[in-house]
Amino acid sequence: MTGYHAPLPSLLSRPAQAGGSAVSDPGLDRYGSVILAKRNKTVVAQGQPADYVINVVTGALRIVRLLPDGRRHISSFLLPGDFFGLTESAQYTQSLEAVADTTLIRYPRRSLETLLRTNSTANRHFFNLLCAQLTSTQEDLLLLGRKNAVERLASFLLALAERASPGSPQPQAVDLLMKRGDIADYLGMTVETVSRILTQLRSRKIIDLPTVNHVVFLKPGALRQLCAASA
Amino acid sequence: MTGYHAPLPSLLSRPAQAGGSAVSDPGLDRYGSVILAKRNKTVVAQGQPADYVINVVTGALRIVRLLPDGRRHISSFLLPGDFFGLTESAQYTQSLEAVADTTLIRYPRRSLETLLRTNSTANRHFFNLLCAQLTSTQEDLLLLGRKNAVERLASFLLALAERASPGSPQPQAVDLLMKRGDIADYLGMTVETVSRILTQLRSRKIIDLPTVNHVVFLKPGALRQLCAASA
DNA sequence: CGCTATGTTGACCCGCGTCAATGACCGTGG
DNA sequence: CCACGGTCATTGACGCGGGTCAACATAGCG
Repeated sequence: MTGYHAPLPSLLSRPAQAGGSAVSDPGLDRYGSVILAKRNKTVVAQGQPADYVINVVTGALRIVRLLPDGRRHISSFLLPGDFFGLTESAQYTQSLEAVADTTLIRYPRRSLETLLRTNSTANRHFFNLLCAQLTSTQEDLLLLGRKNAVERLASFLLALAERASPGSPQPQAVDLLMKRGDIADYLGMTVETVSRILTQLRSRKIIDLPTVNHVVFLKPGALRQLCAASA
Repeated sequence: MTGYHAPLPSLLSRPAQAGGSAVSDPGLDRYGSVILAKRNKTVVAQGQPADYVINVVTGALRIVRLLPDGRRHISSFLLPGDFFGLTESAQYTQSLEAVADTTLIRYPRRSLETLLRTNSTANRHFFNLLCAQLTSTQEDLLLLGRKNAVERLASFLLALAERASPGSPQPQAVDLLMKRGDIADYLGMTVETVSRILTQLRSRKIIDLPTVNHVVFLKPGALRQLCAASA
């Protein structure tokens, strides 16, 4: 992982997780350091002082929590435009690891706090971002609390497609940037089950798997049925 | 459910979920309506326009989501000081129901937005509130994704105790305001399992259940072991 | 008192985890 | 160019934790 000081075109120049409008903010950008993290590198570790906020520029990352006995859980995947480290706590409660080679910008938390105080547009933007993150985390709670393995996988695939091209009516396909173990730890299951369900969906002609990490939606409607969306 | 217009002593006069400092704000209070909701009353229903933000004054509530086939999930319980309805979406994505008789204050979302724009202390307070809520929801993700039934119940009981008296070193006891079915739907299990695990903990002399909804911690240390806290 | 909602307990079963074997892929070195 | 080793995905056999179904107990409440 390398870090060097550099101003960047603009904070939030990419679509944020909330899908909000872009906010150009040279005032924060000047404090950001660009960080390159290779696949599987830990960008921040659980327990470190939460002194920075991180914005994903390219690549993909996973937010990881570990139980003392080694059980692992992934609370979310981060894609370009997403943020990590918006917390009120003094330490990070979870680790951030690169799923693929990644470009990040790291801002001192102080700079962000200043920005939030002085720039009302940015303030509002981050507020919405947090609200959206909360809503999507609650969606995941429902998924883990009440859905079975097929429903989880269906929901996951559709959510990935939605993030790749927001608002698209009929998703065509998605690339799985992460490996099976990551999917399993995100959905609260095992690699074996993830694999089994994927082949089941393939044999039911609902999806196709031309390569291991490319999923083609053959029957997006059937997938949507399967994910047991909220009433 | 009754609603009448009334100014109140102060917004946030009670400890908020984040445990942040109280914020006196007569500017918002004048817009709040007091609402009394009896046990099992639905205060807001999933799908309604999200025009209000709600602050709990007394009682307890559950935030509920339903799947089309009737499966139910509770994403959290609200206690005095907690807020509901901080969302960027136009509709509520979940219902709010009273677990016990409850007093609430309902603020128009516009008032809150004005407050956030004009009062930087309140802005910061709500920002921290959202961050804390996100962190605690992520904790629940780990619980639902990776913990077994005993660990879930242990975590739940300790979390309840912590909310009842924050920072207390050795929790003594908690009152369960909600019924078994609510606990089950919160922890992603069934009433039967909740019941079985409670009697198991009782027979192991880790807790006692002098009445159905009063839990006494006989061995808080053992409970803490059981909850498999993060490494 | 009896009626209904809620909680407990037991017997059985099934979805998914566990364990193990095999196969596909890929980078490395001879 | 191919042999080799490591990582990752798939598939099968089996077992268990917790869900399901049913009976019973208990507690509010008219």
